[in-house]
Amino acid sequence: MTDTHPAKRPRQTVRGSTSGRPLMLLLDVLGQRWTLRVLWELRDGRQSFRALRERCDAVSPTVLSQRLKQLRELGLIDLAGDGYGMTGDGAELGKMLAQLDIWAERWAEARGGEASAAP
Amino acid sequence: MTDTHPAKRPRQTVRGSTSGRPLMLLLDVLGQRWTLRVLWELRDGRQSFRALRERCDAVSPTVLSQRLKQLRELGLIDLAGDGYGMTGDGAELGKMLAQLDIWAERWAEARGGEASAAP
DNA sequence: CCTTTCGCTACAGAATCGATAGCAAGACGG
DNA sequence: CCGTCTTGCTATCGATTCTGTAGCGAAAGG
Repeated sequence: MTDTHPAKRPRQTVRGSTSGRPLMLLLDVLGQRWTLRVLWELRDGRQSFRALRERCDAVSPTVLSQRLKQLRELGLIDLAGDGYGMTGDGAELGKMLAQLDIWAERWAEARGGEASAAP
Repeated sequence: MTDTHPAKRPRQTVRGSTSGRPLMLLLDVLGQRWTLRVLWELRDGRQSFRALRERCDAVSPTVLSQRLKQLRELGLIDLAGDGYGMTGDGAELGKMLAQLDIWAERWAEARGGEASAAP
């Protein structure tokens, strides 16, 4: 599976950073396709693997599986009989995403159609 | 250059989402390697391309260039005589990252060494 | 037994990223 | 004008990652 993320704990060196700063690990994991989206889609409550997959615009199960594994290892989500769901920590991250969502809406509102250049 | 992100305005369809929701565009862009990191490294003030590159653990200029271009198109950063820097919007995003940093530190503190499994 | 649903893996082709080299433009100094 | 130094940035190509499809083994229900 060529796991590029054998790491589990927050304080550890990751690709592109040996500072050991927890944020770097987070930036590294979140800076992968679908990670942020998965967290976002999990806000509404627990989801089965397949349901989650649908919500995420039919991500390939390969990647979804990888992301869920990483997020579980980081203790942000967990898997139970009723599918995947957020842990306490994960929920806190989710709140930040909610905040980001609000900001994004206002941001889009503000700059409306005045985008840069229209090819 | 095979630009996968010809889009500029917040309200637009992106890979993996046609909802038109600004957040989706954001998640899509931020969910690329180095994007979050670049924003983070720009908090300390304006940086030249090369300085920024060094800070980001010597990213390849190819990717850095792409990211900077996208972020500029989104109006989050700008380029002037003294290098790259954040715009008003970018700074707001930066604040969220600062918040994330704080959270990450406490998170790491809390779960300390009790990570899951050590190969 | 048969069917459905579950989480998840295999595999191959497509897209993205990474490392290195180098270019064109502007600013210096001589 | 010449050489050099720094700037932002592109070319190229091999390595990594993502996508799309098919399908497995286990569990649940009829």
